[in-house]
Amino acid sequence: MTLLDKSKYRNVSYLGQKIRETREKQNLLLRQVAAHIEVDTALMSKAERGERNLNREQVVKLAKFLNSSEEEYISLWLCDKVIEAVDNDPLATQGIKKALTKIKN
Amino acid sequence: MTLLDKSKYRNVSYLGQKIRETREKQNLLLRQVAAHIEVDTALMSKAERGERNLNREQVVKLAKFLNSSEEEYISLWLCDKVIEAVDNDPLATQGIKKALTKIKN
DNA sequence: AATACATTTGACACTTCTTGACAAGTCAAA
DNA sequence: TTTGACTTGTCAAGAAGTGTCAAATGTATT
Repeated sequence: MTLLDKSKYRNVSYLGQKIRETREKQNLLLRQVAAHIEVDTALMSKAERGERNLNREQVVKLAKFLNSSEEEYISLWLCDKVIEAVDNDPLATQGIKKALTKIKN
Repeated sequence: MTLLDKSKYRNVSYLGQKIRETREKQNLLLRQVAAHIEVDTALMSKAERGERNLNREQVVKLAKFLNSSEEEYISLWLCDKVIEAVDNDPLATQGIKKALTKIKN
């Protein structure tokens, strides 16, 4: 892995941020949340910092466990995927807009 | 590959459609276009039908070769990536909208 | 029908990415 | 300094992506 690729790990995940925020408000430990969705604590840590992705099922479980809106969590999860897909392309905004238009039809 | 996965190959790529359309209008052969971006004809065929993805560089070359708008081609290319990222999630639209909002800031 | 050429398809080797798991590391509080 | 929470790096296995080829299919034209 090159030095540049390192930046990948500084990427922030909107879902991850939300999860961490919510978890801390409820005074839950990473370990507890991780156990609930049956993943390693390390993976949970990475997920909150956007270094690893969760799957849909895990996100749903998490939303329930944290008494949060499943819809919001899934939206954020998709949002992260979209942002990752367009990366930092100069035309990112246009691409996303186009996708929105196409998907509506 | 399961039967269900087959559906993947029925996916249409917006960029692919545009390329095919443009190529045919100019009476160019797959082979010619493929040669220009230095890929196998088979890959070009797949790209036009959305079975394989091109990379950014290839898309740019293609736009130039087909006297088309590079901006439009890249937008379509990103659009395809976005759509692929959200797959067919019921909350796809919301996820994309959220991404658009976040990216603007 | 037979030919010629364009396109599609499936298979393949190869590379790169992803995943889950583990161990060792940092850090702060007691 | 010990404890507990979190982070980091690494690994192996599997999945997914890439480019290429040969064979199959389609499509005019003669």
